[in-house]
Amino acid sequence: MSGSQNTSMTIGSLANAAEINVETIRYYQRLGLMTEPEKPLGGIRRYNDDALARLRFIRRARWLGFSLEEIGELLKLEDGTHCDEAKALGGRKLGNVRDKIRSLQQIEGVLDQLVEECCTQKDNVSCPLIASLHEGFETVTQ
Amino acid sequence: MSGSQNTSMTIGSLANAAEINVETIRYYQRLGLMTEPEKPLGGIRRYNDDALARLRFIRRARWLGFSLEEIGELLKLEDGTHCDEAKALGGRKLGNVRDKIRSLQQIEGVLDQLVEECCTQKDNVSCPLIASLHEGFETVTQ
DNA sequence: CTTACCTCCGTAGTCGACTACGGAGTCAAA
DNA sequence: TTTGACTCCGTAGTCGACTACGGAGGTAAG
Repeated sequence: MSGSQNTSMTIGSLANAAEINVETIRYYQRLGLMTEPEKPLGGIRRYNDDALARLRFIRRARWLGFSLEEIGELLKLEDGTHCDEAKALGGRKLGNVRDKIRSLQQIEGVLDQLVEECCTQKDNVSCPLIASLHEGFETVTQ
Repeated sequence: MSGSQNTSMTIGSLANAAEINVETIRYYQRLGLMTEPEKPLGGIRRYNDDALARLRFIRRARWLGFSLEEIGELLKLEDGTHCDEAKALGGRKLGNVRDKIRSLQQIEGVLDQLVEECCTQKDNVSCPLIASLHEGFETVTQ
């Protein structure tokens, strides 16, 4: 779609572009979340936009509460691997994501209401945030 | 709505009900996320359903990627505190939550498509998950 | 009133996710 | 060709969020 410019960065400029620490990139490489490009015989490794996109994805997924291990699983879905396996995993992750969306939407509704009503009604003692969560939620973890 | 039963638990049964460790509850108390109920003179503290609801909320918020500090801020909104302040904070948090929802919905769309198309089309080499995230996203942190 | 199982509380350990450090090598501009 | 900034890589430190430990005391069943 939009042309892929800026191919071939050093790890430093990559880190800069992704707004993370160089060491963090190396760390992700050690964990296998990023592949280390070939080093040209006593030279310096070069990174392209795919690496940048991958880093941004990792950052966002982290921000959304996924562990690096989970992110690794999500990223495995990329590598046109074994279809059935990927499909199953994808399905599970999808459920996971939808649970998170539902939870966030609940919180959204409550926060929205809270911001709306805040100064309007004075004698609202109890907490809508918590009250609205009284209806139990499945033990969603993982 | 539904009657509040099971008031007055020990910390052990509270932990049990919330499916977390006793030590974690104490930890939250130390951080000020939970208040420690009065100890009846050489006796044992008792907890009610509010404490349970609060714990469940904390757990869910953690799962959604909020730090304990952020959760503390969210919980402050409860304590009928200074309206304007709460309103501002609530507004900010609301934006935060909506960003998360949008991000998750993007991931949801991609995962859904991936699970759908997985085995259908063979020669799909590149990664939709990552590809779909090529369109930059604001630096959303905090 | 003993026994088993809690609570209480302070301190210390663990684990995931970074982040820093240091010395040797590389590259580009002046 | 020197200088300054950066890469490489292994190891070690930090930080947030728990989790464990241990000894003194409470509590309830038999």
